[in-house]
Amino acid sequence: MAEPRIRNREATHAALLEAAKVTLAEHGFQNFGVNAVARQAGCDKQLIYRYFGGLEGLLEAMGGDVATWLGAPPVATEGATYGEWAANLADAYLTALRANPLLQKLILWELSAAPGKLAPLTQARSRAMMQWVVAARGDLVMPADAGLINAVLVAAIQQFVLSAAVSGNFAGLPLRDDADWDRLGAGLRSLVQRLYP
Amino acid sequence: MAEPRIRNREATHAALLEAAKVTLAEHGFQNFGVNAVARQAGCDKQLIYRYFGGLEGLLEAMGGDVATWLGAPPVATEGATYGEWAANLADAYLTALRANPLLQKLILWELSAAPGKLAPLTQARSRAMMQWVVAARGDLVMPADAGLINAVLVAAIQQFVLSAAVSGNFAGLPLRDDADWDRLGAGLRSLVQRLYP
DNA sequence: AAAATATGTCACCAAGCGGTGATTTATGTC
DNA sequence: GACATAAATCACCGCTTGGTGACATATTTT
Repeated sequence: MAEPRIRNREATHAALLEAAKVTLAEHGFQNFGVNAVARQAGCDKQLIYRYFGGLEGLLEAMGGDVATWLGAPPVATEGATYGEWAANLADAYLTALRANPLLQKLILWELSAAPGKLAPLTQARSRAMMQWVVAARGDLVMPADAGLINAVLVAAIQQFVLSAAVSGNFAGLPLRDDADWDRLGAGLRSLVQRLYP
Repeated sequence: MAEPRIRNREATHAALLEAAKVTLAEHGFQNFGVNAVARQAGCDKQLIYRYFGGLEGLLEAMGGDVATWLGAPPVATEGATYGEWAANLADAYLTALRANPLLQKLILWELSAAPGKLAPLTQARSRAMMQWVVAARGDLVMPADAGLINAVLVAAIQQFVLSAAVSGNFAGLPLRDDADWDRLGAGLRSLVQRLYP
C-alpha cells in the first residue's frame, strides 16, 4: 500500500534523526517513542532498531548535534562589567529558550524522566550550555557569588518559559505577547544590575 | 480469588482519593491512570468511574483538599521589613516544597500536560498558594517591583527543587544533602535582602 | 422471608505500545 | 542476465491502557 521510500541509508538515517527532533518538539516527550518517530519519518520503525539500535541509540545520536540547537552565544562586550555581561546573557538565554520548543521539551523531559534514562542527552546539553556560557564570558572575572546569582537567573528563566508555554503566565505575571516578555526582560536586567554592583 | 473488600462506599471513596495521591507522589504523572490508582487502592477500577465519573472527576476531587498539602504558612514577624518577610517566605516555601513530593509531581504535571486537562487541580493549587502568601503577608506594604522579585524567587526555588529531585544539582550547584540546601537558603536570603533595601 | 438496592468484582473489548522474525524488492556486482 | 547484498516493509507477538457490560453478593427495605 504505502509506497516504499527510495533506498538510501544515509538519507533515511538523517530523516529519522530529524523526525525524532520534530516529534519531540511538537508533541513533547509523553508520546515520544519508536512508533511516533517512525510515523513522523514516514518509514518503518524497524529501521530505528537497525540504524540506531533502538530509542536509546537514537537519543544518543540526538545528543550529537545538541550544541547546534542553542545557536551562537552572544559575544562579551569589550570593557563591559560582569553585571552587564550577565544581564546580556540572561536576555539572550531567555529569548533563545523561548524560541526553541525542542529545548523546552528536553528540559521538561529531564525533569520528569527517571534519572539515567536520558543521561546521554542530558550530558550533551549540559556540556553545550557550559560552552555557551564560557565562550561568552571571555576573560571577565566572576564575582564571589556569581554562581548562585546566575543559577537563580537561569532557573527562573526556565521556569518562566516552561510555565508560559502551557499557561501563559507565572505567579500572576502575564507571559503571552512580546510586550510581556519585554517587560520581564527589562525587569530582570534591572535586578541583575542591582545584584552585581 | 482476591477477597472482595468490605462494602463501605465512604471508605472506598476515601481510599481511592488517598490512593490517587500516593500514586502520583510516588510514581509521578507518567503512569498515573485508572489502572494504577485502582491497583494502589486495592479495588476495581470500575469504582473510579462509579464514584468519580472517571479520572477527570478524581482530579477535581483531589483539588478539594489541595490546600492542606501545603501546611500552615509562616506568620509575619511583628515589625519586620518586607525584605525580611520575603526572605522568610522563600525559606518556608523552599523547605515545604522540598518535603512535599506530591506537590512537586503536580507542578511538573502542570508543566507537561496539555493546557486545560489539569485545570481544576491547577486552579485549586494556585488559589491555595495565593492564600498561603496573603495570609502570611498581613498588612505589610509591597515595594513596587515585589511582584517580579517574588516571581523570580518562586520560579527559581521550584526549578531548584525539581531539578534536585532528579539529578541532585542545578547548573553546577550541588543540591543533595541538607548542608547543600542550607547553603542555598542562606545565599537566597542574602540575595533577597540585597533586592529589598 | 422475599425483594430491591447498593457495593464490589470479573471478563472482555479495541487501541496503542515496544519489539522481532520473515519477506519483498531495489541496487550494485560478477 | 543471474546473483548477492542491503534497504525497506509486513505481519505478528505479548503487554498495558482506558473503558464498559455482565455478574456476584452483602445490606437494606418491604
